[in-house]
Amino acid sequence: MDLPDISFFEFVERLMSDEVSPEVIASPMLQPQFQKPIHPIPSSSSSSSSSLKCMSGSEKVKVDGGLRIAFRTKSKLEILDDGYKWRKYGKKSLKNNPNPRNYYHCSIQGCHVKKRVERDGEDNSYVITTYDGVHNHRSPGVLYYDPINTWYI
DNA sequence: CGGCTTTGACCTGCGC
DNA sequence: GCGCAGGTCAAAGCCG
Repeated sequence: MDLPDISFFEFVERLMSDEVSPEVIASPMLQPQFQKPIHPIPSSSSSSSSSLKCMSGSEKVKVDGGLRIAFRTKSKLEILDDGYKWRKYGKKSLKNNPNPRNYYHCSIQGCHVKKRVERDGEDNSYVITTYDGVHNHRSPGVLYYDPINTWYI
């Protein structure tokens, strides 16, 4: 899988496509240049929060028959535009993160993909994006993602 | 006027 | 059973 110079939405679409298994997505083999230290899960939270578990590199991201993809991007912008149209439906402060988490779902009729966006509580320069589900339509967007500062979590 | 964001309330799952 | 934390709903208001 070649990475550089693809748009952000293409990056997301590839991750969600059937040609890439959840195990591959979770594996650092996918993109050797992303083998930086994976951001550690705060051990204090120890817990059991399923959302944290699913973000760990060792966790498979296939959930409930759907696909969950999480990655971390260095960005000053809260919203990483992936070309899809999202409608915000909630905002929540989390226990282990001073920054709120925002909830979106795809605003295309009949598409029930959800997305969560939050700033990394331990390093505010990063944004954690989690997609739940697979779009049943194409994205019209053409935007860029930064292969240097994005990696899987 | 329609679609979106905001916001507090409500719901639910889980651990104790 | 209770309380907490995370997830969702829906009413109100904003904006193009």
